Amino acid sequence: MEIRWNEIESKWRKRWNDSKDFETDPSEKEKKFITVAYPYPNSPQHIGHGRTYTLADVHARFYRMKGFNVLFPMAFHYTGTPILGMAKRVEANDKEIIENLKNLYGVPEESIKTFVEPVKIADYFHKEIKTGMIEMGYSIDWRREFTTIDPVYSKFIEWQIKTLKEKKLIIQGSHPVGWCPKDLNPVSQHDTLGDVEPDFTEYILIKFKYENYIIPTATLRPETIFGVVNLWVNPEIVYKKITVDNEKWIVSKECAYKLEFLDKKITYDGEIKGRELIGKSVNVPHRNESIIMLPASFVESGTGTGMVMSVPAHAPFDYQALEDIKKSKIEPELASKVAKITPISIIQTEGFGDNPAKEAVEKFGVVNQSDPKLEDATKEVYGKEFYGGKLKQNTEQFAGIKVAYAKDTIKEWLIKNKHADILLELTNTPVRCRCGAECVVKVLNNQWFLNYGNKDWKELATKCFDEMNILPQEIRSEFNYVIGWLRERACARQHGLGTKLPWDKDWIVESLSDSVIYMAYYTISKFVNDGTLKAKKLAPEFFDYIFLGKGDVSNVSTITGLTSDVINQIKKEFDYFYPVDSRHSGRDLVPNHLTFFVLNHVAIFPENNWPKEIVVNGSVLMNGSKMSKSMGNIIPLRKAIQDYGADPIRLAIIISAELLQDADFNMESVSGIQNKLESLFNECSRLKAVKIENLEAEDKWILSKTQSMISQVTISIEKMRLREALHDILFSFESDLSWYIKRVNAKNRTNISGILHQINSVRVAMLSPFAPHISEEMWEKLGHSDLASTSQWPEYSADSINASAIQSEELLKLLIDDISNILKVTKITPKKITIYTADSFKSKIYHSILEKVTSGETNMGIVMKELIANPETADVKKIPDFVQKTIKDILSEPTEIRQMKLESNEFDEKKFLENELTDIGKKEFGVDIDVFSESDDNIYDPKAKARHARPFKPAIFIE
RNA sequence: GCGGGAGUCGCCCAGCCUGGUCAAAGGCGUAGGGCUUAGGACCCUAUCUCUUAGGAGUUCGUGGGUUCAAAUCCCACCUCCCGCACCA
Repeated sequence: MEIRWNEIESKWRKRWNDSKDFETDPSEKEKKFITVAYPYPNSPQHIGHGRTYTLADVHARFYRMKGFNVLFPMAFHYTGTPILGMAKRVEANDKEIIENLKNLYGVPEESIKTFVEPVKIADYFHKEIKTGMIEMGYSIDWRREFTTIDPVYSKFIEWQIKTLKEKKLIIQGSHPVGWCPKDLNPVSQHDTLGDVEPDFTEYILIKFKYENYIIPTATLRPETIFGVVNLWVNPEIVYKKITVDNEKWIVSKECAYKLEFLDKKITYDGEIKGRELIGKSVNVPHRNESIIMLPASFVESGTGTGMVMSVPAHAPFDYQALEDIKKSKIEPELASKVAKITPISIIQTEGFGDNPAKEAVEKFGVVNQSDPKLEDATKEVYGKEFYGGKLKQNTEQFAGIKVAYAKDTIKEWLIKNKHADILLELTNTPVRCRCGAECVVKVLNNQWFLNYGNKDWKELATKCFDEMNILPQEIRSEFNYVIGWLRERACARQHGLGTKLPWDKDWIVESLSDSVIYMAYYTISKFVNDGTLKAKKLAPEFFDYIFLGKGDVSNVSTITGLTSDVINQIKKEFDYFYPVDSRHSGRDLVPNHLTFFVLNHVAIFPENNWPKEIVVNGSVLMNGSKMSKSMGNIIPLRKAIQDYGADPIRLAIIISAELLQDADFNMESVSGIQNKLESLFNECSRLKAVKIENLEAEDKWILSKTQSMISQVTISIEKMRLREALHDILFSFESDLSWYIKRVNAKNRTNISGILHQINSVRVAMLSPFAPHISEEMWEKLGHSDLASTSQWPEYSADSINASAIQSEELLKLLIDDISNILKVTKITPKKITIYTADSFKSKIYHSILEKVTSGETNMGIVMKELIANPETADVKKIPDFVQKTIKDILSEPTEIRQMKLESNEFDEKKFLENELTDIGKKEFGVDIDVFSESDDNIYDPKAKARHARPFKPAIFIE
């Protein structure tokens, strides 16, 4: 029967909704508080977003069935800048974004018109995403939903940020950002044309003295100051004379402009032509030597200061320019000065001689200073010298230091001695703001930071991480690493939606800082949504009392106008649900959100309310490649649900990869899942809860196998190894089941409906967290009157494992395999098959060997000696071959089976095979099978095969 | 550079944590068969090499090591992927 996924899904969603199954309030039961990072609503959800939420939902549903009172809430993160950029683009009638909204996201035209207002974008996608989550069957308590611009939430954030400030964890300082000089705003990727992230580097400005001016040159290699032999000036450039914080500088026009944004006072005093500087001398800082300024065409006014210091021994550009000038026609006086210039080698690098620049220029076959190959030559020299070079004797106190290490030391030293300054510059120019203006680097000197560099704070966070469960384990070291390098982080910005800093209303709390302890807010949002809590009178004292137990009710009651009862009810809600038992998120949030989540918790909350667990998952690929707008391979989640059904999508996402791996999603796997579910569904429709009586061997076996499955699946889910769990339920178990059916069919049994009903009830119950809708439908077909999602998780009972049933069934399977094997190799068509089981003496020895092997003794010689030493088994010396093979047999079995055999009593192979082999043997091979023990008197053994019999490995004779 | 992850039988991908069930699951592909008017879908069988008795040989990036035993543990190396911030 074809399944109508959407119909079934809405049927059960309505049922869950009507019975308010997922609305969770404090109760007597033990709680689990499971949360996922809330979405930023600037686009519809796609399959990729679905992964994290689906994993968390399975987690929540599993614990609900395990008997916990599970709270699984959701909210929407409106705070942030991307929607601002979008609104701007919509307002500017940007064709690209409007096309995308219309075609890719399916937003109706009327809605797009409203998108000039950022909140409208968030509102629209909020609704869209929420609907998708409902359609996916997520078991969310929607009564607690909120957005991060709700007034009460703002009060909450104000309290959070104020609390952090009081603990002196928020500091003020300066910080460089990408900046639009027209909008007077910081710019990030979302604010630029072409979505480029402004990328900048820090140049060191070396200050050369020229008369009463300073000529700064920009370099990334301050150590080369010891190797400077001249300066390069472009004769075509007209330079600016400017005053920079009371010093007189000569720099290019572009450089002067950049300096204006770098927290310096600039005034313009005049101009000077590059040409006029040629041949003049400057003084090298610290070295106090006089060097000459020479013309070079490779010097650009837009890079650095428009002046370059020349280190011809280590910089291919400088070396080549010097060669060029030697060949060109210049005044004789200048030429004689040029002739005297010799490169100064200051770095020793393995593989290079005294002039690495020269070597590289020659190696790459550079023609002149405008040759693009110079870039490659430079890269090679810089790379090798930086990581492999050491400073030579002529670098004074820095001699012997590795370049990579010396760089920062020398920079500090130069700046300290006022020989140098800093220039920040964009590296991926031009970066244009969406308003069209070209962006610059600006140093903000009144920026607010969360001081994540604070040692005590890091220590607390480390403690929390150490005590916390992190799934999967592999990711733990990454957290430790992040904690290690974390420094101050800007926690406020000047535009976007969000909460204003309570003490500095120019700033808005940055979106990665207002989303770190909001899980606590879920415990009070219920009271906001039912009208109990209003923003107006909510003071920090209220939050102090609810979250930290500080102050007293009557005082809070006076301040807020709420009754003590209400306040205490809210407090009870928080005390019951906190701490967070599990926090789910994608791995991209490890170096930021998840780490901040822990840092902020340990800063604000007492240890008993620190989070207990973090679960991290990888991303989703589409047919092996990254999902991206340009590839056109983004599948909107809601569309996928419509086309394939929520459950197949959920399963396809989960089955495609283990937690941390990237999940490769493809439509073939979805239809594979659909087929699988369909056949399981059809099977469930046929089965009735018939009374089970007189268990036969295979019944005991399959019921035991079912128990093992329960145990394995439960353990897997507890470790969030959902792929494994699902695979066990859906696929691995299938091979057991098909063996069972084979056995049953061979016997022509018709009385197994009850057993299959029992087994499939277990399977469906365990499937229910993964595929909640179709499981309910199957559950109903199986005749259960309750809901699968609120039923009890199947309980593993060791008692129901029948060890001898497992052993004997294994024996039977192996025997059938062996017979097939022989038939395959010999290509005989069998007329008669005879089986010989081992006699009791061999069983006794088998057991002794089993004991020895289990206790770790696998050496044939020693085992043999011990056996001979025991009079009961001394006769073994007649069949040494048997011992050898038995050890091998045992070693080729799983340890559980060995254990099982060791613990169980001997079982009568002959009797079992006589009963069970005949039917299946006849069915498989079409002939009768006789069974003897090798010690039987009336044995039929024309080819003397019987003596090869071993326990669990009967001898076979085929004619 | 720093940090993390990966390399498995034509392809994708499990197994590795906890060594022996491993010539190694599953899917795709391929070959044969069934079903069908045919195609598709579906089902069965085979798919490292050799083998006329249930066996043997060579495999899990490369090279070493530990062990009775290594895809699995340890060391070194090679290759590939990801993150490195004020952005959600």
